[in-house]
Amino acid sequence: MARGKIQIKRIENATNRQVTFSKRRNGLFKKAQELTVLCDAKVSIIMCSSTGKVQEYVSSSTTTKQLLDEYQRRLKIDLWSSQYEKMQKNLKNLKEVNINLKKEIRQRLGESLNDLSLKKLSDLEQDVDNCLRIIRERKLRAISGQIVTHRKKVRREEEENRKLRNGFVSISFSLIINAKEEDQHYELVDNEGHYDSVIRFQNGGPGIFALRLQPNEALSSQWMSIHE
Amino acid sequence: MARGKIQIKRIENATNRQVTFSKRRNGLFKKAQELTVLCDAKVSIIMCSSTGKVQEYVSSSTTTKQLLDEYQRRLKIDLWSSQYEKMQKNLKNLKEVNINLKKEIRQRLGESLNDLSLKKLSDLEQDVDNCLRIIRERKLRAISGQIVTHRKKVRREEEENRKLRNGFVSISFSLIINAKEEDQHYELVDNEGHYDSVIRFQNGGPGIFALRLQPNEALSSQWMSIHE
DNA sequence: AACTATTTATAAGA
DNA sequence: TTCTTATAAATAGTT
Repeated sequence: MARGKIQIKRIENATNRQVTFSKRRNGLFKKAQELTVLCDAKVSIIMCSSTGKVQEYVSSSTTTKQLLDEYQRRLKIDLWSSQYEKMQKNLKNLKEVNINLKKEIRQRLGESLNDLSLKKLSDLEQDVDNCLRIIRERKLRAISGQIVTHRKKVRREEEENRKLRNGFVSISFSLIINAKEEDQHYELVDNEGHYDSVIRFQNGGPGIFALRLQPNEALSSQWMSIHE
Repeated sequence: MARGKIQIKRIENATNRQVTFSKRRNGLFKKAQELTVLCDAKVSIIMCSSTGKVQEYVSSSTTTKQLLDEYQRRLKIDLWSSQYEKMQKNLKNLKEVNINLKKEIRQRLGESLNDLSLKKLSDLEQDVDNCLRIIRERKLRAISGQIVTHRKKVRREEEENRKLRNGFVSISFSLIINAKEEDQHYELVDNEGHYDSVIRFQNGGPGIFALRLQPNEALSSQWMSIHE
């Protein structure tokens, strides 16, 4: 448009094309800006150059999204409805499945049985009866499993008890021996130091002392319970 | 830009503004078209005028949707993701509900019971048992309802039968009387006229004629069955 | 919508 | 790129 008229056709020289693109893009955006102000309009320009660069202009009073939303609203079109469609179908399907599942559950709960034929009612009864049997069997199996587990546990405990008692008796025995050797009425009262949990039975048994070797609560209670 | 410079600010005169909008819109679109061809680019212009009218230009090689999709792809943005979000949340929710419903059904069917505690298993058993009772009761009620209905029907039939038989006998009786009065071996052979359905029993009964008073098929079969 | 004086845009060159 | 500038194009105001 200056220094000679040009033909409106693709500029073959790439540099030239790029320069022209840049100049004319600025011109276009300036014109859009003027139009926006002069005529109180909203304009969005989006450009993709052949090199893949994206350029955009949008009137300062709005955003590209807002303007595109208004555009779709005014033209009563939805450019992306097809992309929603699958989702909407999916949603609809799921809702239907859901309703049916709920209905099935309700019927299994004994509700909403009015619209069932006698045949279906009978089938349902049979089915639920079968399921009840399965669940019952499973429960019994679980219970028997628990009993076995419990028995094993008890046996383990008994075994441990037995061992402990043996150990305890021998320790007690040696203590008694020692005590008798040193003093007939030996008494430990020192509660300090590493072995701070030495306990003396107060009920005046046959001169036996419980010696807690480690400050371990679980063991301790077992030691205590041995005193019979 | 001609006949005097103008300031780039809103044109207050509405007519003037509209005219300017029209002129400059054409100019803008023309420039866009030139840019498209000269620089091998793709351009989309969307305008909303203050009066609410929508105008758009798009390079002939593409569509507004295509260009907007490319625009979003290249800028790695999704202008409408927020609108999907709600739907996606909804979808996710429904799926979850669905899974839970299916699990519940499976458990009621006696499947997937492994991850249930003994307590829950026991509760489930109780529940299914209750439901079975309800369904069973409902079935019995349905059966008894059917029995009652059926009985009523039978009774109605019997009653109707009784009435018909009475009517038949009295009619037959009078026929016999008449026949005996006129002729011991009376025979009706006239099959024309309004009473075209007179039938004579061929089995040589005690001289009884079945008289179908109306040409009614339903009644007819009842009449026929009375002959014992 | 057409005209046209003038402003604006810009192609080519630097 | 940016600046320059001759010239093409756009357009404001008028008809």
